[in-house]
Amino acid sequence: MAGTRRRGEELEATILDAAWAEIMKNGYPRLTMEGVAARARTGKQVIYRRWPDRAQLAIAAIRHTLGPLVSEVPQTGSLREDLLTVLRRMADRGRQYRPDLFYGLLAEAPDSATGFGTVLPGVIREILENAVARGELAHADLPPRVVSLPADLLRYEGLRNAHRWGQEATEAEIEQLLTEILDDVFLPLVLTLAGPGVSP
Amino acid sequence: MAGTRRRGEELEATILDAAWAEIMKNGYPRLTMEGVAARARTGKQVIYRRWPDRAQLAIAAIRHTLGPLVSEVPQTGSLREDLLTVLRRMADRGRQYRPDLFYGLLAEAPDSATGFGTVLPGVIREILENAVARGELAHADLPPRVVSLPADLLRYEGLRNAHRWGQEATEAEIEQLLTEILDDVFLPLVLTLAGPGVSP
DNA sequence: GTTCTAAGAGACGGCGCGTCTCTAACAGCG
DNA sequence: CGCTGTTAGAGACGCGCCGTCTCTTAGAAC
Repeated sequence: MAGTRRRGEELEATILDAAWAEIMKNGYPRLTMEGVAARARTGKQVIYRRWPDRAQLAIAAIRHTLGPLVSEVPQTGSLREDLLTVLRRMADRGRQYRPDLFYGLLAEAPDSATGFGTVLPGVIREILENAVARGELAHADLPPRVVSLPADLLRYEGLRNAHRWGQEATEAEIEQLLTEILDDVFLPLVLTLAGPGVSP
Repeated sequence: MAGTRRRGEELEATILDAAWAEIMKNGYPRLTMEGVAARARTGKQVIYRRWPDRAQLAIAAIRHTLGPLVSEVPQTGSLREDLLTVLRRMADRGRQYRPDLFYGLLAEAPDSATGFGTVLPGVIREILENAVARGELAHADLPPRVVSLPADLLRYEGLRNAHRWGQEATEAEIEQLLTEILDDVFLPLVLTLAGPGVSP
């Protein structure tokens, strides 16, 4: 009983699970090292040995419980459908967080948190190139700001309304948001700049 | 000497000035009620009597030191110039904050902080209507998401890169950002949806 | 078996929280 | 002008968590 000490991966996983549980239970603002240590039945020192502060701990916990955002680029055969798929995936993930988590991380570890939004634009670029290959677009030579537009808008909306997300009844609300981003903004813009028959 | 007690407006102003000074000196994360009380040479109770927590205090301090964002809608005679003026104003203001201020407020008082971005879309709508009156646009019947697009993008960029703003050498960087928002995204989109000769 | 790393547990001083208490300055009222 | 009620100014208080440090001992390495 007393003679069972966890080590390495096992211990690490226990701590990260405990940290995630604490975040989900109390929210990030009330995430305390002492609380995590108690829940994982270990000492604070063991945690401090691995992560310098609660922000890094939280980031590690996120990466540990939720895997990578996109495993592969969707190929539905339609530009709009491809984009919708990937945005939906991002929105779904956004709803797994407690609202205050993002805010706290941005406040306490801006540099580490900045790396979060770097995946999606690359994926979107690929989706656009696939659309070119199918003939849906004339070219994919778009300004970076345009390419990252849908991800930026979605993330911005998530930041602004995070405290309302995650509640019930927002399923349809989010679907509407995605539709607006694509149909009101992104697709009209992309079709203007690179629709079939538009030279680069 | 000892016989001089401040009251009402005077006292309030002193406290808010002190709070702002503390924010600018230590940053929002290290804004403490005790620090503000000490700097304003008053008691904590005096502060708690007026503001329930440091988030509300900070918001009051912001409103006290920086006035309203836009006093009047610009009328330069050109849509692009009007928009640029108002975005520039917003960006300038953004640089007055310490980076972490926004994050902290979003984390601790999301509801109060949400009210922040409600002014600009109204202004932009007016600018668009002026452009219609001059014949630059066919109509101003655009989806709300489109109207708030430039403000959203600018604010998002501010959130993401707040920790880099406020440093030196970003003057040109910001000008470039504004140009991209307008020339790569907003103006092409608006001209597509409501350029001269486009029916509603 | 011996050695050495690190887990588990807790003590420690420090800081800021939010509440409470006390006093005396001063505004309002007669 | 004096009385009264409010509240500024100042500090003490218990609490929770910080980050560091100490100590014992499990168990990996050799």
